[in-house]
Amino acid sequence: MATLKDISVELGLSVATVSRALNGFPEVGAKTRSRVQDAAARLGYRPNRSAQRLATGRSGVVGMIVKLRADMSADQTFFDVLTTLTAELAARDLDLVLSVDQGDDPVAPYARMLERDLLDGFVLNAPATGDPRPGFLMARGVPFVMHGQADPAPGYAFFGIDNTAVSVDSVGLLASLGHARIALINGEPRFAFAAEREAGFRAAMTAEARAVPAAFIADGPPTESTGYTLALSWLSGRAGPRPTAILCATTPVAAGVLRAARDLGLSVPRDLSVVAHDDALPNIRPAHFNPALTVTHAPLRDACAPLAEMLIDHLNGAPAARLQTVKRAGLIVRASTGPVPKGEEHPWQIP
Amino acid sequence: MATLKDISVELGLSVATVSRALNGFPEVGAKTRSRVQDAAARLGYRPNRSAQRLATGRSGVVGMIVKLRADMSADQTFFDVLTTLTAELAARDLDLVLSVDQGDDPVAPYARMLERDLLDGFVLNAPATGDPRPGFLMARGVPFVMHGQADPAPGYAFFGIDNTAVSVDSVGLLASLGHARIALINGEPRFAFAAEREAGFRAAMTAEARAVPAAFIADGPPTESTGYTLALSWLSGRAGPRPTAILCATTPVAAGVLRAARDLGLSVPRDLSVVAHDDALPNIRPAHFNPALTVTHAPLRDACAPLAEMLIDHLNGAPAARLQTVKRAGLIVRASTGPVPKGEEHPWQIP
DNA sequence: CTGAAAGCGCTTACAG
DNA sequence: CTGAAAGCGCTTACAG
Repeated sequence: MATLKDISVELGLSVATVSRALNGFPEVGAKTRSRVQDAAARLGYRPNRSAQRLATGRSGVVGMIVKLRADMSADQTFFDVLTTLTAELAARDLDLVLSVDQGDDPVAPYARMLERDLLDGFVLNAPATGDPRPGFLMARGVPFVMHGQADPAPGYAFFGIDNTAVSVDSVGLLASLGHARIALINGEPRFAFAAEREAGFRAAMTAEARAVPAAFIADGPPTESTGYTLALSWLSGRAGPRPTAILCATTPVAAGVLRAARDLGLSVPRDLSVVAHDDALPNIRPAHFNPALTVTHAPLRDACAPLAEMLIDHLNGAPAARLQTVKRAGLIVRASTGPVPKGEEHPWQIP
Repeated sequence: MATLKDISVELGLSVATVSRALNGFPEVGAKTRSRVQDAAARLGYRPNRSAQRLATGRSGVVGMIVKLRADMSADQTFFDVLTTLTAELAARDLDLVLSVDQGDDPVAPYARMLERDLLDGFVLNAPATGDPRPGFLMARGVPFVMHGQADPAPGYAFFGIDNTAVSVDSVGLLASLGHARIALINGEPRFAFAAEREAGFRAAMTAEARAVPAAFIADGPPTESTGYTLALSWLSGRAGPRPTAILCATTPVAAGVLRAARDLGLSVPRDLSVVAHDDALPNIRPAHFNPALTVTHAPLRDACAPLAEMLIDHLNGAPAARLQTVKRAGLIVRASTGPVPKGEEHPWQIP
C-alpha cells in the first residue's frame, strides 16, 4: 500500500504538501496539485482510514438502530434503505454500524451504543410522534440526521418528504375527477408520517367540503392483507355507502385493495379509484399492477444520499438549521384512477 | 476519553505495561494486572480502535457481499443473520461492511471491495456448488470463513451443518414409522446445501430400498407458495400414487404443504406426514403450526458466533484446517409425523 | 516482570 | 505556497 510518504519521496515534496494537495486545500498550487494527484493515481495510493481517524479524532463510524419487527415488508423496506445508505456513507468514508433492538425504551439502545462504541453520529429512522430520541441526543451534543421528521419545526437535521402534500395531492386528483367519498388506509399511527398524512387528508377533504366518517379512515401494517381486509369490508357496503376511491399508504396495501375489488366483481377504475403512496420498494412495480397504479412517488432509497451528505456536513460543523430538507413527492397518474361513477357523486352524510 | 497514558500516570506505570496488562500478556504480574484493570474500569477506559488498527496494521473491518434477491423470505433470513453476525463481530472489535451485488460474476464484487476498502477478511454466505469465490480469495491470500461449505473437503475455514444428515435423519424417522413413499421439496439446486440434502435423501431412500420417481423430488424458492403448489399437485394424485410423507426444505414450504393438505381434506399426520428443516427464522414457530411441525432444527443465527470466532482466529494466524466445523442438526419430533396410513405401505414402482 | 523508544500513516498549527 | 515538527493513541521489538 502506497503512503503519503511514498508520494512525497517520488515527487520531492513534503508529506504535508501532499496531504494538502490531496485534500483540496486551496493554498496548493494547481500544477503541484495535479502532479500529486497523478502520482497518487500512479502509485495506487489509498488513504489509511485508521491513520486519518486517529489524526482527526473522528471514528468514522456512524450508528443506526433498528427495531426488529414481525412484519416482513418492513424488513424489505429496511433492507433496501440499509444497503443504499451503507453505500452512500461508504462513498464519504463513513462506516455504518447497525444495532438491533427489541426493547421498549426508545433511547436506551442509543445510550448503550454511545458508551460502547466511538461514534461520530447517528442516522435516525422511523420517527414517531413525540419521539424522545432527538432530545436525548441533542442534550448530549451527539450529531445525527433523521430520516423523516418527528416534530413540526425540528431543531435538528432531517430529510423527508412532505407527507401532508402526499394526501393533499392525492385527494386533489380524486376531487378533480368528481370523487366525494374517499377513504384512507393509513400507516400505523405511532409513526409521524402517518399523522401527517392523516392531517393532510382531513384538511384536503374539509377543503373540498367532504366530511369523512371515522370508519373510513383506518390503518394497519403496510401489507397486502391490511389492504384486502379493509377494502373488503368497505366495498361490501356493510360499513355504509361504499367509497368510490381509496387512498393507500403503500403499494402492497393497494395490491390488497385491488384484490378485494376483483373478488367483489368491481372494476378499477370504473367502479373504484385507487391511489397509493409509492416508496419504490424493490420488486414492487406499481406500473405493472393491473390496472397500473396511480401513485405519489418518492423512493425511500433516494433519501440515502441526502442523508449521508447532510450527516457529513453536520459532522463538519454545519448547523442543523441549514440541514433540513423536505421533498415533495411526485404525482404519477396511471390507470387506477378515473371519473367518479355516475350517481355516486354525493359525499357521505355525517350524522 | 481516558487513554492508556491516563492509566499509566494514575498508576505510575509505563503505557507499555498498561497495554500488556489489558491485552492479557502472560508476563504481567497478577497484582499489576488487576490494579490496571481496576484503574481502567474506574477511568472508563475504552481503547481507541483507530489507534489500535494503525499500530497493528489491521483495518478491523471484514466484508460480506450479499446478492439481492426478489424473494422476500430470503431477505428475512438474511436480515436475521446479518444482525446477529454484526453483533458477534462487534463483540470481537470487528466491523462488518456490507455490499450488495446484483451482477452475474460471483467474484467481481469481491475484487471491487478488496481494492476499494482495506479489509482484513470476508464472511462468505450462500455457498454454491462449484463456487469460485474460495479459490479466488485463497489465491490472493485473503482470509475468509464460509457459512456452509461449497466443497466436500474444503481447504478453507467454514462453519455449517451436516446437510446430508438432515435428510438421512428425516428419512430415518419416517421409515421407522413405516413410510415408503416419501417426497422431497428441496432448496434451489444452485446452492450447495440443496445438493447435499438431495444426496442424503437419495442415499437414505436407497438404503431403505425405496426408489423415488423423479417427479417426487422437486425444488423451488423457500416459500409457502412453493410448498403449496407442489403438494397440491402431488397429493391430488395426478403425478402418480400420492406420497405419504413430504420432506420440506424450510418451514414456510411446510406451511404451504399443510395448507394444500387442508384444501384437499387430508389430515396431518393421519393421511400425510410432514417434516421440515427449521432454520429458526424469526416470526416462524414450527411448534405453533397446526399440527405442530416435526423438524430438523439448526438456527441459522447460531452460526454467527462460531463464524465470528473462527474469523478472528483465522486473522490471528490459525490455519484453515483447524477452522472447520460441521454441526449436526437436532431432530425434534412433534405432531406432524405419524405412522404410515394402513394400506399405503408400498413403495413407488419405478418402471 | 517492566520501561524507554520507535513506529503505524495521517493532519495541522506554526514558521517562513 | 511549502516544509519541519508535533501529535493522535496505540503496539511491540529491544533492553534490562
